[in-house]
Amino acid sequence: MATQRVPQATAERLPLYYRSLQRLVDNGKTRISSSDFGKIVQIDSTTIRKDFSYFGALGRKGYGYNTQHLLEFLRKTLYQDELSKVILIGVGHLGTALLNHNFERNNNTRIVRAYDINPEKAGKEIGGTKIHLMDELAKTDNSDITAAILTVPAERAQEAAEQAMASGIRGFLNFSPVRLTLPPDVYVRHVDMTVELQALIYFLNHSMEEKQNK
Amino acid sequence: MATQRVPQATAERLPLYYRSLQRLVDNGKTRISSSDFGKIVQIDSTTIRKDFSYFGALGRKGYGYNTQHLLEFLRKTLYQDELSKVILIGVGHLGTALLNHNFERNNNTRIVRAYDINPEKAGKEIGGTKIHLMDELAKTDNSDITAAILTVPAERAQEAAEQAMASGIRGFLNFSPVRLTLPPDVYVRHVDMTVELQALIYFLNHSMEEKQNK
DNA sequence: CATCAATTGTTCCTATTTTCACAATCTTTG
DNA sequence: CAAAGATTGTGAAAATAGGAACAATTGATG
Repeated sequence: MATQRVPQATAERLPLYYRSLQRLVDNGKTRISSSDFGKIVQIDSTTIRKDFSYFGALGRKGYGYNTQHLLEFLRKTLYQDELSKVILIGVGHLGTALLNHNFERNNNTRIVRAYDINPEKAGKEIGGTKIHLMDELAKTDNSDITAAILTVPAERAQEAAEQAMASGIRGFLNFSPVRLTLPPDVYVRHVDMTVELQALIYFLNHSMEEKQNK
Repeated sequence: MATQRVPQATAERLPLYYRSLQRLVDNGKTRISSSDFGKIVQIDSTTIRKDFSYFGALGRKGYGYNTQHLLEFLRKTLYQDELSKVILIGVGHLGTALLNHNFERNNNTRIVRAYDINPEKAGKEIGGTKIHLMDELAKTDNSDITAAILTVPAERAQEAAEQAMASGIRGFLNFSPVRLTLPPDVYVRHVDMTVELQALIYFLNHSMEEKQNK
């Protein structure tokens, strides 16, 4: 396998490709060209072909890509053929929503436990997931857990992450706006709606200004 | 004002800078160097200085940046000195969480109305925000609304966006995984937890493999 | 089964983003 | 108030990402 190093930008697009392909296969589509697929995911067809090419020749010239085949390839590449267990820390409004949602059907990820600092919430269940008291976290063996979803207030994010690390967790999806200080072998990704909305507002206003200057 | 064009990557970092500075000012810090700030936001200090430099000289050599001054500058640049009104479409689990949260205190963005297709939800209030029936959306004049938050199922996202557009909305924060087909003067940003989690899982597994090969 | 149309995989080029390196200049201190 | 130390702003280099162009090759067609 002459699998070159896959660029970060490519890797970050794979989940979108996977999702969109799932939908195509569900709708009975058996083949797709990079340019048709590009229209769906709104990415240039050259970029798509190059992305796939890092993994070898997945398509056929003059034909395009077999959706089923491509989907299976992506499923393996994204480790979606095995169940990924995650825990959730912080059962506030957002945490509750994620528990109720718990990563829809054809996605092989499950929140298996939740933790909260509030004793009133501990012991209860939301969406079939049991809530434990925060103190139990560090005592649990979580070495089979892929990642922790952090939906705690900003002030408590660092502390919560450290407790999760102590239990063996090496990946975080951080919904709080603070940047966590963690060892280099720990991987963190951020989701921040406030930041996204502010960026949106910035671009909206600035594209308007540009137009006025023309 | 020799304000060059601000690179997209820079613009996308501004909200993070703004948030982090808010926290510094709240804690009484009056000055900060680019390298100390870089540690907080986990961005190289050179990148920070260059980001700020697109807006002119905001710092003082040998001193660093005045946090209060910088915060005020960013507030204006991000249009946070005026209230941005947004609407929310789709009052499911996630939509409900966002309504209850409604963009914390020192953030000048408010969800002013919500819409849902379900007649049972219409008329009710969540977090002080009234829910309207979806049909009313296209009939409302929303030209004073900056953006719409889309928290509807994937199948309904395109349709919902079009109705919002008909009422005058030009910006979207799309929580559904589908890419919207909209005119070029409409701006869309995506937030997708499933995608983020899959990317996280990918990077976790692949950094492990890399280490094994050494 | 020869021709035409379609479409990939890939090379080369361009644009964007990040990082390095350092002169300029401000602050602090004795 | 002079010297030492700190830190910015920026030009140039390096790294990363995106896109145009096209040969190679496959599928479809009569």
